[in-house]
Amino acid sequence: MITFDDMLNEQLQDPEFRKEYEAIQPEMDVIRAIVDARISQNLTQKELSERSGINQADISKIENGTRNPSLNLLKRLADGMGMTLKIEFVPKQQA
Amino acid sequence: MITFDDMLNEQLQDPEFRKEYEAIQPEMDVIRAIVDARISQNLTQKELSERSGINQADISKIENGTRNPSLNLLKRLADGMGMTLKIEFVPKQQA
DNA sequence: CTATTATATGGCATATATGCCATATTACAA
DNA sequence: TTGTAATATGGCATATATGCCATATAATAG
Repeated sequence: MITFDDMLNEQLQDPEFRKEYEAIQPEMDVIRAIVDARISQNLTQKELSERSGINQADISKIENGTRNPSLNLLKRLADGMGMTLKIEFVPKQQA
Repeated sequence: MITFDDMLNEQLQDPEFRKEYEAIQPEMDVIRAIVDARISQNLTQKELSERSGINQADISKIENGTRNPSLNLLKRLADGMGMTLKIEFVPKQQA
């Protein structure tokens, strides 16, 4: 059966779609950002593990929110995905 | 004497300017993002310390790159500034 | 100059992230 | 079903982030 998430993940591999998807999600959770990035690169946790040097088990935990990664860890993850990490502080609400 | 940084910091308090400044800085360092956000809110480290519950000394260390903060810490900082934390993974280079 | 505010630095105890292993669970294909 | 890949979970040692204090240095104002 094809789930909503399946479709979403597939679509996320399209850079255009991904960009727009994230644009309308300013509060999108960090976790989702990580998963999205990995999926968009068509990587499994194991593959990302090999490329980043971070254990698959730990990637899983991060993606499930059971870990609280440091900036360095996130950068290493980004690196493993051929990406760079960007963080922003966005004002909470428009006046 | 008025330095470049003085001017930059002053200008960063203008939301419009800040937005554009950051737009042309996709690789802008996390550290700079934190400082910019604080300055844009016209806060001192001490004030941010009071609002976020994070020690001024530690804010200084973070802003100087001598600490490697976790996601939670960054979120608490964002909160103290009335902002939300947003992270992105951006592809390293265009093909 | 002196005072005051802002930021930086060092140290240290304790909480927690990290890294790694084994294994369980889930998803998927033959 | 059975096999295989993908992801999740639990545990544990060790490295490191966090929190806090005191104080140093830098910047600013009077």
